Amino acid sequence: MSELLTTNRKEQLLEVAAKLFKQRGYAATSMRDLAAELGIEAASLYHHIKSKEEILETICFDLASKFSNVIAEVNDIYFNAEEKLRTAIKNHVQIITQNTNQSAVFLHEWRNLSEPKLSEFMKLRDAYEKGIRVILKDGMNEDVFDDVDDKFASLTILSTVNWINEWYNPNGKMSTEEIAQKLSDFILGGLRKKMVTDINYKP
Amino acid sequence: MSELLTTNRKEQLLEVAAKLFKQRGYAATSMRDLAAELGIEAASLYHHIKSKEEILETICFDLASKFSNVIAEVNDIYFNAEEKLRTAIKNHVQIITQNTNQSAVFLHEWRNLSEPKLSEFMKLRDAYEKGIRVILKDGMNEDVFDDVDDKFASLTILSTVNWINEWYNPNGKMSTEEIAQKLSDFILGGLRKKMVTDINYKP
DNA sequence: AATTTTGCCTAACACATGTTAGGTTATGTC
DNA sequence: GACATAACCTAACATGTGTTAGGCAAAATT
Repeated sequence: MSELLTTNRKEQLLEVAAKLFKQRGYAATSMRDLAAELGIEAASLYHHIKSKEEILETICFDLASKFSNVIAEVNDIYFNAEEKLRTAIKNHVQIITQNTNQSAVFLHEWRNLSEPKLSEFMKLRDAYEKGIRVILKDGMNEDVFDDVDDKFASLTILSTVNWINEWYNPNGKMSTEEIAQKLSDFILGGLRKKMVTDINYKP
Repeated sequence: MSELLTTNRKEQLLEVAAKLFKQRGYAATSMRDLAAELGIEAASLYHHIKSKEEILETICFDLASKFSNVIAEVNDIYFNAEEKLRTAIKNHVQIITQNTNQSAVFLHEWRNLSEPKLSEFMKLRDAYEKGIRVILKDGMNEDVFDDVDDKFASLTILSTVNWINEWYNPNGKMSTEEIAQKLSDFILGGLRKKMVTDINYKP
């Protein structure tokens, strides 16, 4: 290839794989599909990777580690629970909007992992959810958040931030910041109209 | 079969198919898998159905019509926007919790539909989302809901109510009503602690 | 009792699947 | 210029795929 910007062929392979896995699903994407999209033969893929599942593993665990960093980072720097949650949401949204294909695979296709890796992956997922849950508990102790079922609330929050992936268009009008802002407001403020007497209202 | 309660073999087939499609995904579930689960040979399935995709179509469109009914029903009976939204959420939750397998297929596996049916399905989905959106607009006009981006809000609401399917356990402690109640409160009230001066607060 | 219908079977098809083996060519390094 | 490595190729494998054809037995209908 005379292309200068071929960072790495393997990275390119993973990128294209993520795109196809998002579009058609992991199981419905064949190695020949993937190879054709790269302009090579199916057998040639095995110069770069060991197996089809290795591709899925790489994509899933790469993103899992990115999400793990969000929690670690947020807990290191910020102190106020609302600030923590807002920042976590912002970073989460950023990861999803900047890695739309990989995110879709991370969110939907991980079921296709097989057993040693599957459990490992689910543990990482649970750990992330627990991280969010701790922030919520802190917020309730600080009397910043309403007293709610924290398990229930954390799952609900994750659902809203993850659903972005379903409709977000990188070429659309909304910026990452704008999305994060609106989502945070929605999660924190709810929908019902209220007078401006929130205890922690900040203009 | 001497079993009395075999409602219909086809219904049973669809039920088992939905279960497997949820567990392993549509593409990863073979007709032989499905047949084995029913205790018959793969070829025998074709006595009941025309093709694998027909199964997927049936499941997806059955549920789509259930969701359509929710909007129609709600718009016929209720007048207050908040009441409408609460009822829509309750009915939506009910459909998901009472049809866990089919819901999972409806939410995740519809991508595997092929072209005439795919577009048809997406239209139904969009119509449903639009139904929710109209309720939100009404609510804003009635000054019951905060002024928000209704497109954004409707997608966010759908994300939260759909995510139930990811963690809901029919044998768990939470009832449909309890889930619907909590979700409605969350969506309408948000997370931030506030004084009890909501314009439309009802104890 | 005769006949249709229902539900399943075996056998087989044409094709798609992930993957391996072994060879060829371009690219970069000493 | 020799050599190593990276990137790709063709050919083929074993197995899995959705589906069809044709037949058999029990149950339901007449």
